Amino acid sequence: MYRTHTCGQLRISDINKEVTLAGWVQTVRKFGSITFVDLRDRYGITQLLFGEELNKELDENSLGREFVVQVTGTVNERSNKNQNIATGDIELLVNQFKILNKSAVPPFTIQDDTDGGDDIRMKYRFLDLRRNAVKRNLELRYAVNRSARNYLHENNFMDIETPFLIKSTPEGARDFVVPSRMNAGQFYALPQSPQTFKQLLMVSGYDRYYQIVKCFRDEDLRADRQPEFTQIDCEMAFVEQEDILNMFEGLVKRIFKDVKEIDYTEKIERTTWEEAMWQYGNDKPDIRFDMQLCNLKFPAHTFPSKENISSLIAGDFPVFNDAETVVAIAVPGCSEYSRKQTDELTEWVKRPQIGMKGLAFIKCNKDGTFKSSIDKFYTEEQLKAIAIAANAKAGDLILILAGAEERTRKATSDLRMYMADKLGLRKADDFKLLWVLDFPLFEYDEEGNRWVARHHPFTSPKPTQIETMINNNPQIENAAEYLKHPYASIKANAYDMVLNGNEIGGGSIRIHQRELQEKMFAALGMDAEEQQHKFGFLLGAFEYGAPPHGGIAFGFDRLCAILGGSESIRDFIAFPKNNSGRDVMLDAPSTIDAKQFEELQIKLDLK
RNA sequence: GGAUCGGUAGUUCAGCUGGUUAGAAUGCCGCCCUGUCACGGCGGAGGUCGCGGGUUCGAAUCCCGUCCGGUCCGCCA
Repeated sequence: MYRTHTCGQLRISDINKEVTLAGWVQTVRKFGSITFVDLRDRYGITQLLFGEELNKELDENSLGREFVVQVTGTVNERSNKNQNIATGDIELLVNQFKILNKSAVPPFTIQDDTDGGDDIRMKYRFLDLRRNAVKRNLELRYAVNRSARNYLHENNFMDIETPFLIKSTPEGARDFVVPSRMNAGQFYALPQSPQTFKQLLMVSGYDRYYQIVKCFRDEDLRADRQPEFTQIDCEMAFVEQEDILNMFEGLVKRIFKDVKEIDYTEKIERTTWEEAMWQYGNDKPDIRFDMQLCNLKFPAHTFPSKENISSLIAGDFPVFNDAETVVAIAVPGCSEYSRKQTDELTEWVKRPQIGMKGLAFIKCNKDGTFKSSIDKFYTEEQLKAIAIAANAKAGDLILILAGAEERTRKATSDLRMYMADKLGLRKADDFKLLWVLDFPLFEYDEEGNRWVARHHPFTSPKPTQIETMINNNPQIENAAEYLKHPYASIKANAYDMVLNGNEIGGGSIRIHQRELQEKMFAALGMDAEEQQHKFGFLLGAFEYGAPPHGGIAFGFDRLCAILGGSESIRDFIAFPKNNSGRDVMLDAPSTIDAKQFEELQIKLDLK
């Protein structure tokens, strides 16, 4: 037996017991004839005391950091207790020790605040994983996993595995492909999600399915994007959108309860995609803080239901007059920003990533007066009217961006988030959920001059708009006028769950009739032959009694990162890839042997 | 595909308006230390300044290229 207890287990009640521990040497503190050693395992740290007799033996076996040792001894009450660790009341007076394995000097310190940078930590990830900080993240991940499984199991969902080697259907994200030795010249693809399989399971009658499953997308990465990532993938039959929203509202609340001990009792707020774009310029708004957009000017066809208040900025200011869109936000309590600070904001919006030409501001002074960068063009009365429209109070700073609709709206949204970060309005321990509903069914791809599915091609249109879809030709004569095409206004039975400004889940009610699915494929530019080649199995299945169904998938890594208060998902994945999709520990991807190429009958011809 | 920041001791960084023997902290090694827990004290070793080229009497420092890493835009049905 290697051990009788773990390093996190012993308490004052264990005094005088003879125990054996095994673990890693965290630190060695030598005091002449006695030595303290902190012994660490997954469960905690126990202080070892080597007395006079053993000290000599210890000297001959110089004990280094991260050595694996087994020690036997008596549990003693400490004379100086350490309140910072769970085992701080006791120590183990060692009477026997054995080095189970030596360790090279680790390249960085295995401590909560390590001295190692990301690069070196990833290269030695197996050492990094010994650190408490990373361990806590993986524990949280496991807690979320258990919570989700419990909830789904209790609600009759069945975990069914789906294949990883599937057919490439290059719609949307790029596939990772895998060559087939037994079918030379042919390739599998790794699934971007088990989408079609879970729909087939609905046809098969498994009316509640889930899987916590790896998905693969060969696209460029970000702090919150990995080439292989995990989804909580769910699908239900005989449901309407409302059923799904309720079921998965329950799932997320359960996770909050189990993992964070948060009672998220209020109903999750809901908004539509159009409303989110109007109020926040963003389809995944962070609603923990206000600062809503004030639309001073906007293209009428984009927000047909909205009142036009462009008269407020009527005047001689050419920038506003020439702009398609003018949007303002009122930043609370920033009216006393210095010239330097407003200049800094201007520089920020001019960065290529934001791409605005400039930034106008109105300082709503505490004495009720206004001072602005556009004083020359507007009267105090006009500034006041804009301030009222923007919901600005005395002491606020109004920031105004003007330009092309899409870019300006996005830039204002980015600026809103930037200012909120600056003002500390985005607290990691404050959680606010939001459903965003009624996404557009289609998006227009100007490059390819065609419609693409915004969510995916299996998403059903709103029932009232099925006619619009069927009765109109998807063809577009003039690309610039695509917004006027009937397809641009078709909304989908699709929904996203947003947490603190992050999309944590998304799904839809699916199409379950062959005819409508064919029409959808056709709208996306697929002729009958291509449809049959790529999705014949699904169209065929729909002929054999496909029930109405829909589902949702949650980004598991991202959800864990947010619950853990982190921007980056890498610390919540045991062995993540870097920014370029490389595993720096394995040094993968790598070349393969000539023999492997030969077996696959593949010859490299790199450009 | 693009923007931007970084690469100097095992590690984290400073030095960068050209000129020193390239520093600090920590880690590592040695000696001392019976109550530490970020132990302490004394001493020591440790560098192809990512790589290649250029400018210059002289380059860690300036310029060009390249590789690697971070963040972002595009991309992510």
